Order: sequence, then C-alpha cells, then structure tokens
Amino acid sequence: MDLNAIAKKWQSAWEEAGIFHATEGKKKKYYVLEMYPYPSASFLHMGHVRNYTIGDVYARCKRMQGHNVLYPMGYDSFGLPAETAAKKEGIHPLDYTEKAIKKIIAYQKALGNSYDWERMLASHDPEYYQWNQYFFIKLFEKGLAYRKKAPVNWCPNCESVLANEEAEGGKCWRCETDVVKKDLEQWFFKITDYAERLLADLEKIEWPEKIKTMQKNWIGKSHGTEILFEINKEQWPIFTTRPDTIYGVTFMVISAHHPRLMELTTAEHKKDMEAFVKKCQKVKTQEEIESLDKDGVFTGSYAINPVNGEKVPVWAGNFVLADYGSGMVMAVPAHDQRDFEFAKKYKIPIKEVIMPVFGEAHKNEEFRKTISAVVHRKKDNTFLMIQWKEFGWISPVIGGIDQGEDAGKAAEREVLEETGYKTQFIKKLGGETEQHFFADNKKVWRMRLDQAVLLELTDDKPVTLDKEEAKKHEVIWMSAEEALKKITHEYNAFGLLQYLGKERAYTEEGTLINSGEFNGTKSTDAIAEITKYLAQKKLGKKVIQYKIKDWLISRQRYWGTPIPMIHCQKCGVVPSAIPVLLPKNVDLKAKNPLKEHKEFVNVACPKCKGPAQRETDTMGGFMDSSWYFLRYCDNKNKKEPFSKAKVKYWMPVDQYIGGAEHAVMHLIYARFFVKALHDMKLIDFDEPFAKLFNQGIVYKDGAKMSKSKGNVVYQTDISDTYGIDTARFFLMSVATPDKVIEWRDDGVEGSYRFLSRVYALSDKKLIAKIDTLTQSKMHRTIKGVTETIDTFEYNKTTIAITEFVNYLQTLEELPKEAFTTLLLLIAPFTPHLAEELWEKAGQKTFISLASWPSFDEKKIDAKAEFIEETITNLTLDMRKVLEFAKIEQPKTIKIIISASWKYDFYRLLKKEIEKTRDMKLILQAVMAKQEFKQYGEDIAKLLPLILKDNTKLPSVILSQKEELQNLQKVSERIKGIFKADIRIEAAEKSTEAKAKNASPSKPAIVVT
RNA sequence: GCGGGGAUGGCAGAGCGGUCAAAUGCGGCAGGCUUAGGACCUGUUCCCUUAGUGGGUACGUGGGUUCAAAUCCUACUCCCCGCACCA
Repeated sequence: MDLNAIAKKWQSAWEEAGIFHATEGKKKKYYVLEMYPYPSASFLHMGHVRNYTIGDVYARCKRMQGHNVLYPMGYDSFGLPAETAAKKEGIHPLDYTEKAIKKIIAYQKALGNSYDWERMLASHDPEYYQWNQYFFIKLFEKGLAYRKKAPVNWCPNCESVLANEEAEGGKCWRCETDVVKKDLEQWFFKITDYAERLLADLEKIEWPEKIKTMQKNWIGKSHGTEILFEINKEQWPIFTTRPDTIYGVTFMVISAHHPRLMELTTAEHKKDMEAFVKKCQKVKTQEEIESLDKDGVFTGSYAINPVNGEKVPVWAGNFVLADYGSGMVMAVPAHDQRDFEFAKKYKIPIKEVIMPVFGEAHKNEEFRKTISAVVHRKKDNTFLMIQWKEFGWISPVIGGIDQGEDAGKAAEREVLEETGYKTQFIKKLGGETEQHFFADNKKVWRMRLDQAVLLELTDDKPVTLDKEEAKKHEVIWMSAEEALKKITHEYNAFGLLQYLGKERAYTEEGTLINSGEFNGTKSTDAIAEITKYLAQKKLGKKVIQYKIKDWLISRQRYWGTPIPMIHCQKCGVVPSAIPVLLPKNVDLKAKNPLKEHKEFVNVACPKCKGPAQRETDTMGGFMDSSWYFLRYCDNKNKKEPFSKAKVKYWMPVDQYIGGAEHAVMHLIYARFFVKALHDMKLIDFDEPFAKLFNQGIVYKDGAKMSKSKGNVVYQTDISDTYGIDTARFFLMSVATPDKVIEWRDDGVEGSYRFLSRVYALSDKKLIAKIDTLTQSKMHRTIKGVTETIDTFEYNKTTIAITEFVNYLQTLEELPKEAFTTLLLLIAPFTPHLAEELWEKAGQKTFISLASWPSFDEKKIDAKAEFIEETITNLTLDMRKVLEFAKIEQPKTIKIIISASWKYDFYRLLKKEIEKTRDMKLILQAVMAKQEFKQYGEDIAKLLPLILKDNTKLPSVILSQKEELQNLQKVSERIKGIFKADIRIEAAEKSTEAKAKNASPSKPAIVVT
C-alpha cells in the first residue's frame, strides 16, 4: 500500500475532472468555509493540517449527502508580516507574497482537500482590493466612515508611526527610542452605531456560547446614569452605574488623555500636569498596565455635586479611560475600589453612604440604637462581628480560618480588642481540624461562607461539629443567608457597618446613609430613584453605554489597500476614483513609503481639479476579511464586488470554521460589515455566518507549534512516511476537533496500521449477499458516523468506523455492500485511499461524488448482534473449559444457559465439571444493552429485594421464550464450531441458589 | 478581579444516574508467526485471590440527594482560555 502514490494519483484525477468546482444550481446549497489564512512561505505544520482537514471532512460529507457544496480557499495576503519579511529578505512585498501564495497552494493541494480552486482569491490582488475601496466610499457616503484624531504609536526619533508589534515593550524596534502616543487623524468605521444590533442578533446565530459571551463582553453594554457636574460654571457630564453613591462623591477624576484636560488645569498646577500627562503618554506593556499604581495630579478646579452642592476637587488620573463614558468619573472612595486606592494615596476624605445590612430588621429604629455589627475586612480574612443587645459581641468567622488558624486567630482578636471587647478564646471545637472560636457567652457563631453553626454552649466543654453531635448540643445548621436572616429577625440584631480597617471599599449593595432625603433607601432602589430625581432637575438622565469602540481602519503602512480619499485644500476630503492602485515602485526603506511617492500623493482634486493630496493611510487587514466570503460567491466579477443573485444563492455561510482567537476582532467586524451592506440593500441577510466551529490548537512539548520555538512537526514529516491520509485520519481520531491536543508521534503508527487493515480488506472475496448481522452492524455504523460527523465529534466517528472494520475483518468473505459502505463512510477522512479501494471494488465513478449511505433503524438487529456476541463469549469460555478438561474433541456438548446470577451459574458449572469430564461447554449469556433498557423497570422493582440480600445485580435478564429461541440459533453455531452433538436440557434451580435464597424470583434457568 | 471551559486508568481520550473496573487508540507484558527483529495475529494490562466464580480500592478533594453516583447538587483545590483600571 503506497499511500503517497495513491494520493498523487487521485489528486490529479480530481483536478483533471474538476469535480470540486461548484456552480449555482437548483440543488440545496451548503457553504463550508475555513477562515482564510495568511500566506506564509513555510511548510504547513500539523496544526494547519488539522484545521484544514476538519473543514474538508465536513465539506466532503455534505457534498456526498447531496448538497451543492461551496468550499473555497483564498489568502489574506495584505498586512505587516509580508512587509517585515520582505524588508528582512530584501524583496518587494508583492513578490514575497506571490511566491508565498504559490507555495502554500502547493502544500494545501497535497492535503487533498476538496477546495474549489477556481474560486481562489487573494486580498492583495487589485481585482479584490479595489472593492475594498468601493465599499469604503459607500461607507463614507453613508456617514459610517469618518476621520478623527486618535493616538498611535509614534517614534519621535524615526518620526514614524509604528505598528503595535513594532513598539513592543514601549521601545522602537529600530532605534530603541521610547515610543510615545501621538494623536493623528485616523479613519474609523462607526461600528458603535451597530452595537445594539450586534448584541441582539447574537441570538440568531448558532455559535459556541463562549464566542458569543466574548462578543457580549466586548460590546459591553451597561445601563447607567449620566450626571452633570458643574465645574468652572460649566456643566460636565459623567457616566456612572452607581448613582446611588452620589452623596459619597469626594472628588472627581478626569482622564490624563482627556482632550479638554488643560481647560480644567489652573495655572499653578500646569507644570505638574504637563509632566503627568507626558508620563501617561508612554506606551505601556500589558504587564505594566496591569500592575500600574493609581496616579494623579490635582487640576486646581472644583466640581459641584448636583445633589448636595458640595464642592469637590477635580483630579487628573491615569486609571480613567478617555474614550469610555465621558472620560471623567465621579469618585466615591467608600464604595469603589479604584477610587478608594486613589483617595488613600492622596489623603482625600472617604465618605460612606452605603451601609451593608441583612434582612429587613434595619428598618426598626430601636435596633439601630442598641445593636450593631462591625465588619473588619482585611485582604484575605473577613470577619463579621455582631453585637446584639442581650449577648454582647459575638464573633462569627467568615472564611479563612481553616487555612491559617494563627492569622485568623490573631486578626480576630485584634478586631475584638479594637472594639474594646474582652475576648475569651474557647478552645478548639470539632474533630480533626482545629477550629477557633471566640465568645464570652453561651453562644458562639461559626460561619464559613455557606454555612453557619450556632452553638449553644451549656458548659465550657468543647463541642464537636459533626451533625450527630451537633444535635445533642442544640447546634443549628443553616446557610449563611439563613443565619443572617436569623440574626436580623429572630435575634433582632442589626448591622451597622463601619470599616475599622479601612482597607478596601464596600462595593456591595446595602442601605443608604448620609444621603439626605434618600437615607434608608435600599441601594438597588436608590439607583432608579436618584436618577429620576436628577432627571427632574435636568441634571442627569438614564443612558446606555457600550464598551465597544469605533473600528480604527487606518494603518500607516505600505502593504494594504490604499484608502481612496483625496485631501483638497478647497473641497476638503473627497472620495477618489477607483481603483486606487498601490504603486509598486516605492522606496521601501522610507519611513512611510506611500507618503514619499510623489506621483501617488499629488493628484488633482476630483471636484475642483485643483492640486490635492491623496490619503496615504492604507486599510487594516480586517477590511479584507470582512467580506471575502461574499467574493468567493462570484470571484471573477469585474464589474461589481459580487452579483447579488449569486450571493443570494450561496450566502450566508452555513458552516464557518476557524480559531477562537478571532472571536472578537474579525468576527465582529465581519458581522458589522454585513449589517452595513444589508442596510445599503446590497445583500438581503444580516448575519454572515450561521454556524461557527472553533477548532483547537495543536501543541507540542507543551507549547503551540511555532517555528521560533522549534517544536514544529511539518505536514511532510508525516506524509512522507505514512501518507497524508494517515495524518488526516490520525488528527481526526485523537480528540474532538475543538480540543487542544498534544502532538505525539507514536499515535500516527496506530492510524497507519488501521488504514493498512482497511486496505487488506480489499483483498477479501466480495460477495453479493449480505447477512443480517453484517447488515445490522453496517446500519449501526452508518448511523453513528452520520450523526457524529454532523456534530464534529470526529473522534467518535473514527471509533465507529474502526469497530466496523474490526468486525469485517473476522469475515471470510466480504459482502460487497458492507465494504462499499465502509469506503463511503471513511471517504471524508481518507479520501485518496477511499477512491483507490472504490475503484478496486469495481466502481466507475468518484467516491467523492457518490451518495452518502442512509441508514435504516429497523435494520439494526439487536437480537442478531446479541446472539453473535453470546456466541463469541461462549466460544471463548468453552475453549477455556476444554483446555482445562484437557479434551480435544468433545462428543457431546451440554449447553447451560444462565439467565441469572453468575454465582449460580458457576456453581452449576463446577458441579458439571466434577460430575463428568465429558462436559464441554460453558455458556455465559451476556445481557445486551437494549435488553437492559427494556427490562429496566422490572429490575428497579426487584432491586430493593435484591439489595436486602446483599446480592449482586443479575447479569442476565431475558424472557424465557426469547431466550430459548436465541438458544436454538446459538446451539447451531456452536455445533459447527466444535463439531459435536448438542443436547439442550432444561436446567434445575441450583441447590446452592436455593440454599442461599438468592432471589425470590426465578434466579436461574439452565437449559441442557 | 470578571467571564468561559476543565480535572476519568501508565498516557491521550470517551462516558454524563443503573448493562462501569469504565469505549477506542497509544504504551507495557505474555504467546503465535519468523533465523532474528519489524510488521501482523492472539491474549493480557487497578490491587488481592482463583482453572472459573469472589473480594477490595478507584473517575481532583470534602459534604449532600438517591435503593443506586464517574455521571445530579454543593463547597473547596488546582489547571486552561478569553477580557481586563469600562466608572
């Protein structure tokens, strides 16, 4: 079996016959799409092989199931990697890219995927990117493309914009200069206009929940209130989700990147502020941002709190985002952790306005005066102290104490002493774990997150905490929630919380205090009430905020689609005629090659014909990938991006396949783009991808395969030795395709051996007739394969196929139908081998175009399979007995069927063996799965009785009648196997069974 | 910190209330075939005991629900993957 020769043979046969070319037709379409790759010039590794195979299996299966399948491939060929690689190797990006595409096509063809190569596209091709420009202008005309200032990475030394990759660590990749953020005019798409629809329409699509959640978080809808604060006689809006804390505002913070920051900065603070802003402008690495300390400078201005007229200082801070909300926040240090940290650092007052309370007891005035609780919060231990009037301080412990008794004990004591309370340590309670409790009373609370124990100590002896013991000591077990309710209701306790430690903010809900007329309101209610109050005074309103930002499309790079705009002094920004071709003869060493290219830049204004300049920014690559799936539908169209009719036929993509790393960027942009085109009436659907599948990554030595790490296994490493079909089959059989897998060389051999066994089957004699058993197994396999392919559970598919092959292997002669069915089922996985054997079996057509076999549930004959299984087991057992009895050729065979406990069966057997060495047969009837389901109810009824006797479950449940019938068939076969006479006798109930009274129902049926 | 997904035999990976000492593959062991090795075939592979029945311990840890739990609930621990100073 030369799998490489076979692969070559069929790959050229397919290509010659052009069988994977899809044309629009009447058949039901199915669009399978893999995310188009960046054309790298290096070999494909096993990760690529896996990704592409996942799609190909699906596409092939759908094609065989009678769909008109569109399965194209193309290349995301614009972008920084080509530019960098080209610079490194001194070749032009165009030449580099085209060479790379040629290479990758060759590698991909060697995979044997059923791509329609005629629909290939590459985004750097003017035939493609001119339509980017077309759409750009469309979006511009719709007001969805606009220009505004935005920060870019800027190297002051090179005077050049840097890509994020070039500014890693905040240093320029060329000169190591510190990179700064600089505001430049940039192009944006107004994706924010679509935020709500992008969120709502997630309901419409079948995507992994994980991706949907990521998109939801990315869009980040939040309901809140916009509140106007007066600063220097001017109203400044801020956004908050916690208007209930407005009385606790002790300062304001404006973002260091806020465009109007300087307006608020008074002369005396100007110098400090400028230094601060400069400091904030430095590009930070991710780690730096994470560990960044709150930092700020006072502006010198004051804001007036609209609800109480309080004057609070306005600070500039590094932790406030300029482009979320209004770039300024009201700071409530008592109830927001960030504000808290800032306030601590700059010694700004902290004013508490939310009081944590539990239950409703706080509404009772009397308890307010007499009962209080203290929460002491430290970084890791939280203690709740409750004082109630009859008992004094009680210290329940919430969490933490088991891990570090000493720390817990010390901290707790500290709290108690701080409150002026004399503590008494009650020694450990409980069994193995040391647990500490404090109390001076006859009641002790112990609390751990979800449970609380109230111990009523009748004397000073420690009590254990297990339930039985607890009962004796009147210990009450309850959930924390219940316990708190009990405190507030039954014991009339009430928590007035203060933060003794002042180490962190209280961000939970509670009741308002120090909040004027809103005192006593629940904080959750206060959100609405205060918003309403502000709205009435025209000082605030309810608003919805999204985290999603407009899509920055501009790149200050050469290798991308030129933005088709012209800047004219007179007419402003004017769309250019298209296509605007990317000039090839540029100085690639220049800081910005397009800007230096005079003929490109200097043009006449399309409106006034006066001198004007072309936009030199290019579009980011996500523009290309936002509509390439539409272009596949009509990739040769020279007049328009696509014909509406063709797109209408093929779109939306039925099954999209790609990595989860695109969860937010590409997958949101494409959805936005399609919605925008839909609104322009260019297409009639508004979601591009009906179903999405995320494949898992292939790891090796604990890391993702990558050239730089040197842990790459290339396509050819495996295919040279074992053939590409082996690689495909192996990769699909290791795990479900969405799982991360670790590459291991040894498994491949197993797959190769398996394919060899499939190949060996083709040497068996094919017969026309098919027996019921084979037929049953066949239909079972078809069913399993069909269902598991559909849900991408390919590893189960391969198992179903393997089991079928194992069975077929046992047959002397192969029913042709079974064999061809096997080939059809395996064809999506190992298409070349399948074609070869298909041909060998005398078929004239391509298996790739053959019809998928259908299954008939009725043909799955559980009984036949049951009998077969019985015989197999029986034969094995018999052989063992024969060996044991040292008898070669038995004269008679006595069959004993146990329909009952193994115990009884083997007693009988033993007896038989002792009685006569002529006994030649053991039969152990094995209960099939179906039978169990069928008789499950009866078993359930019997169970309590059986269990009373401590007896094992019956191993066989069969009706007597059915059993006898099956037995006849079994005996025939056994007779053949052992070439002996067979006698079947009714068996008597074993004496042992009787003696043990193993079961009240018929325990054993012995037929001899 | 927030959100999502996990933890199963030497390894990978199914199972998701009774047929479970747990599919399948890899690896290990023994036997057959071979001059030998490889390939292939057969058996075996948690522990104790057996010719066979039998018993014990097991699906991250602790509790719970159930006649019955790898499977359901609950808490904890650890791992992975996203997002992250979003007010």
